[in-house]
Amino acid sequence: MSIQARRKRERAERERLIVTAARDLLESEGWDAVTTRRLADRIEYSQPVLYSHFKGKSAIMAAVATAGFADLATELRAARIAAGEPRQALAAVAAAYAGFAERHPTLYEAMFTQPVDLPFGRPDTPPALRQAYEELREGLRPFTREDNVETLTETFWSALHGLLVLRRSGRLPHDDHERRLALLLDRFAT
Amino acid sequence: MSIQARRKRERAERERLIVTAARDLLESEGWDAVTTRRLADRIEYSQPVLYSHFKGKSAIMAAVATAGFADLATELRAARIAAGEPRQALAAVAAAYAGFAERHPTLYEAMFTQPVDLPFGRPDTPPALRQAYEELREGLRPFTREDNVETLTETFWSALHGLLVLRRSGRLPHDDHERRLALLLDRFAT
DNA sequence: GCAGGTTCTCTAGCGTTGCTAGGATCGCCA
DNA sequence: TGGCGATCCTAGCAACGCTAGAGAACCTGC
Repeated sequence: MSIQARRKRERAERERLIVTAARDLLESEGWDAVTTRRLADRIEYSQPVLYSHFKGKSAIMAAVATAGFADLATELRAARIAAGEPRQALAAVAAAYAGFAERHPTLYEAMFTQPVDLPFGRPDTPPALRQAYEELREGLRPFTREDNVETLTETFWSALHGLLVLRRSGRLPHDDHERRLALLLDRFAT
Repeated sequence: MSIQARRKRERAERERLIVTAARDLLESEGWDAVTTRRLADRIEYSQPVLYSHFKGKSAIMAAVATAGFADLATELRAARIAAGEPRQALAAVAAAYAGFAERHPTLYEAMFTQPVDLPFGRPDTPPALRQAYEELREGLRPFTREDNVETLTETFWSALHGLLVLRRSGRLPHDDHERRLALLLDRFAT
């Protein structure tokens, strides 16, 4: 029994190793660097080992994204807790969200842009993902008017996301970012 | 002189053929179908011909995107002109924008999501792209408050874009779309 | 302690991708 | 009509995701 337990433990350990290696590679050298060969090299195993853990490369990236959600959720929570008054709290959460996207651009892409096989807004949504969403929602709750909190959250989130991706891809001028964020808050936090 | 003119004309014709073939392929069969081999097959030339017209595949996709901008611009203009009162006009433009994205999802992706080598908001921005942006801006102008029209337009556009891409990638519930659009208009068209 | 069998991992290779070098072929011009 | 450019295609490169099948390592039972 103990032997199987150890093997299982080692396998789980190696799986974590794969995910962190993929994330490292993604964040330090970009999407093109994340190949199954380079990944296998990093973990010092051969390629097929990857496929004994994950169905394919996209499954690995999904795991990377999930890990990112956990980080994002804690950062958002910290920001919301630290701030006081509702409007300031929402501003803090939005700034934390934007800051995360800026500090981890490729990871953010894996989480929110890349087609990834993760259940969003479903019963089986990963806790980390759900929690990140809830931080946003709690930040917005004070500003609900006649409309649904969920709809409000989804719309605000979309706006924030749009600002970030369009800027990152060079479709929005790189400066004026703060002004756009301020305007967004102005329209939603009243 | 006439011979060279004919050759130049034929080359231009073939270039258009490449772009429309790429767009057809993209819209009818998706991203995976757009390979240089299949493209060469469609235009009934060999692969290297593509590279005598474009620097690479991404340059072809940039041309496809540019063609898309022209279509989008005319649709937006038609929508704005047809509507009367400002709020209704903005709603019409937004709906036209969303409709375009829904009817041409992969083309929209090429235009606004895919990393593409096009100058946005620069002096050398393609006219079609500039025009599409201006339609949005004119729709928003009546709702400028203390802030810049450009900032307002950029922010509203981002929100719209965010709603569309997050929905398409399954990150937002597919229904409730209209409600989110309505909420967005509510926050901006006052 | 040692054979048997299971579990694991690596080598090698498949089919496909974007892209390019080099030779062959075509068509224009004198 | 012969020579010369321009044009185009065949063939191939390196890299990709992924997999079959051989081999090594390990635990188990005698």
